[in-house]
Amino acid sequence: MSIRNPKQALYKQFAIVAKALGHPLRLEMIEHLAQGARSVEALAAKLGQPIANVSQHLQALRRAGIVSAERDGKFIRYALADESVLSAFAAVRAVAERRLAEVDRIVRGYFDARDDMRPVGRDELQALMRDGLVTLIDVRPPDEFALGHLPGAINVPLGKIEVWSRGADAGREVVAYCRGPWCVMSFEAVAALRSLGHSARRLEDGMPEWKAAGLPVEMAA
Amino acid sequence: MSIRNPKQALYKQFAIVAKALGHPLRLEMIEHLAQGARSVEALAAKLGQPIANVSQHLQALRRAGIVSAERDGKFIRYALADESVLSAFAAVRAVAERRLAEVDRIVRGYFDARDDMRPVGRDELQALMRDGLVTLIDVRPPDEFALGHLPGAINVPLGKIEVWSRGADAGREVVAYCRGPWCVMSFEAVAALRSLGHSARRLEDGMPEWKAAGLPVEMAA
DNA sequence: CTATCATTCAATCATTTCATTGAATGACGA
DNA sequence: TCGTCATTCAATGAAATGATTGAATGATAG
Repeated sequence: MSIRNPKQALYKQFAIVAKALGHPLRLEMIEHLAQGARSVEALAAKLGQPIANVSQHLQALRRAGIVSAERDGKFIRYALADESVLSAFAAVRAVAERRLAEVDRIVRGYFDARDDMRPVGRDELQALMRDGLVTLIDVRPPDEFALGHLPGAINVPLGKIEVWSRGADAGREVVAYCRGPWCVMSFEAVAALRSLGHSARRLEDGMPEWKAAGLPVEMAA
Repeated sequence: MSIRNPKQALYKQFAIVAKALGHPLRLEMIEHLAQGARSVEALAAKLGQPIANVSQHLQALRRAGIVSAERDGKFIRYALADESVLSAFAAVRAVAERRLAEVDRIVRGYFDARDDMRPVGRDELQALMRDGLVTLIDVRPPDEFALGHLPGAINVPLGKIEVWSRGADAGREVVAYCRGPWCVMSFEAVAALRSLGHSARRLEDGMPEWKAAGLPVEMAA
């Protein structure tokens, strides 16, 4: 069968991969796994989903060759199979961004600070950091920060923004980043900082993209 | 709702795109549309599918922002929305290629000529053509050839390979290409030419990729 | 060897997707 | 304005997918 009709068989294989990407929860799982390997249990906790459900979706991703599984003690650590997965995610996102007005509407509707929402590019950030002009904050939870973060970044989880900002120099610009280009946490961080009188912008994308670009990553001490 | 939970709403939008790519027929449709715009009727004929079915799938692709529709006389011409669609297709294919042993098995199982199946790269082909060392054949149907082909290529549809090869110099190497990197026709052309005593290789991918790389495309006279 | 416990499986029901048929739409061209 | 015809819609049944529950698995740690 696969021998008699290789064309259809190939499309079927490609479709399996695309179909595996075709579910909101699985995409969210991929974004989390892009921060680092996780056990089923840990991932389920991050997502606020029943363990069995997460397990099922992980199986689907595994069948499609999107994630790999490796036993570690009594846990099984799932991780993205390779970098091509992130590229595929990004490519799908690019189609959605360009075509679905919906995406733009969602982001704009959520954050009224429409002006100067223009994000900071990676090159720009590197220059700013080199010159010591900005404070870089990583608004992800501490465990994700510990698995790797941008050089010079300090960890200020979303819930601690307000406390942190009181001790910070209000005249100094802040750049915030989190899990990826559409990760909501950095949007919220920027909105919060601005309402507290700080000058703040987002990095255009997150940790996984930074790492995938071959830029240096710092690990927890 | 989308305002209250932008994260899920965004993932949902991305999932719509991926889901639209998650069907073998739709992927095949995308590959055909990558050759040029087509009416529903023409596309259905190419695919050997009922018109209504093709129409439905086109709607699905349109909803996801993957194809665009434009009326032309009494036909509606569907085309890929933009280049990002091809990138997404390629990215999904890359995941499948790297991870699904199945893909490799299908290709290898179909063509026993295992040795020297190494394809010709785009740069390599340009050098070979510049030096006049190879004959470049486009094995797609004439209508697709007419919509654009590689400079210097001659159109030899699959069914005419044998006739053509009798009039060709058997000592000269042939490079064949068709719709894309996994398009079966160029595999078959190479196999046929080899069994007829010619030296033949495939181009690593097809017309759409050539065009997307910004390389020159020739139109029918 | 055995108890533990992270993970997977199995079974269920609700929901969605898919192919197919034939009828309805609606823009073009005269 | 009207007929034509490419395209879409609507309705059907079959098949696949998704969430949830609780039980089964099976590797580890003691």
